[in-house]
Amino acid sequence: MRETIGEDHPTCRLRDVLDRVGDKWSVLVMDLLGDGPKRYSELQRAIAGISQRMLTLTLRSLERDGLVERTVTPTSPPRVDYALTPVGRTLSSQIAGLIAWARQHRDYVAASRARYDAS
Amino acid sequence: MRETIGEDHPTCRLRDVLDRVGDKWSVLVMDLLGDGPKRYSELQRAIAGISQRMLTLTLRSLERDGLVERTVTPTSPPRVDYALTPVGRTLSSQIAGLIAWARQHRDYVAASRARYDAS
DNA sequence: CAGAATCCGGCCAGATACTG
DNA sequence: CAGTATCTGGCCGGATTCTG
Repeated sequence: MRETIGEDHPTCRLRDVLDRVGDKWSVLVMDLLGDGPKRYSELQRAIAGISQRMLTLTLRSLERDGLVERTVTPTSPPRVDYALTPVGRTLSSQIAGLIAWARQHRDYVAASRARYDAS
Repeated sequence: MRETIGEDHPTCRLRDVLDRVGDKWSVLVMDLLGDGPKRYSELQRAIAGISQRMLTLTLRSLERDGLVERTVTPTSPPRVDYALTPVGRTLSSQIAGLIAWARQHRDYVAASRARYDAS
């Protein structure tokens, strides 16, 4: 018997977790961090179009979920590194699979859309 | 050399595909259809809290992307079935991995959040 | 450099009503 | 049953400004 997707759970609803996973910026950040720790500014440069606000919010929520660890080096100017936690790494590899899928099928999807829109 | 995540592509930007993948309702629908074809009303019942509008929009865009096939049986009342396409099945299995991850780590995430919010 | 705070406009999701 | 059409309010995300 499959679990109902919208079902509640004592401590944490399944969908709450999926929402995080499904968040646009989170997916991109997790993928990048899969390559190794990155500084705040590195992430900002690597992710085209993300605003400071959204990068900060995204990193905070990932940290809150125990997927990303934040390390501050109090030099001047300050340096902040972000790295995946062990659990974060397991999610990142799932996401890597998704991104690989997107890369493999982007042309198929584009063609499908073109055909659909034409009719 | 890794591809820049925000980079453009001649026919279809990678992020466009990821946005679809990352869409809350799409993920749930793709997962359900992984079990086999379903009628419109079955999907609506299985996904707690989705509105008619969002279910229809989600199914339309999945169909447009070539991930879901829509079959109308013009009886009275009409019957409409939705099934994954071959490519849709490959995505659905990726998503199944994601959902399995969420299930395995929901407690960890919940605990992390609780600890973060307490401090 | 790595944010925090504030303001604001657009869009999207939900609710509602109607239909072949 | 399986939609379509329309309206509306909330909230999300971008832009801007300021700081240790």
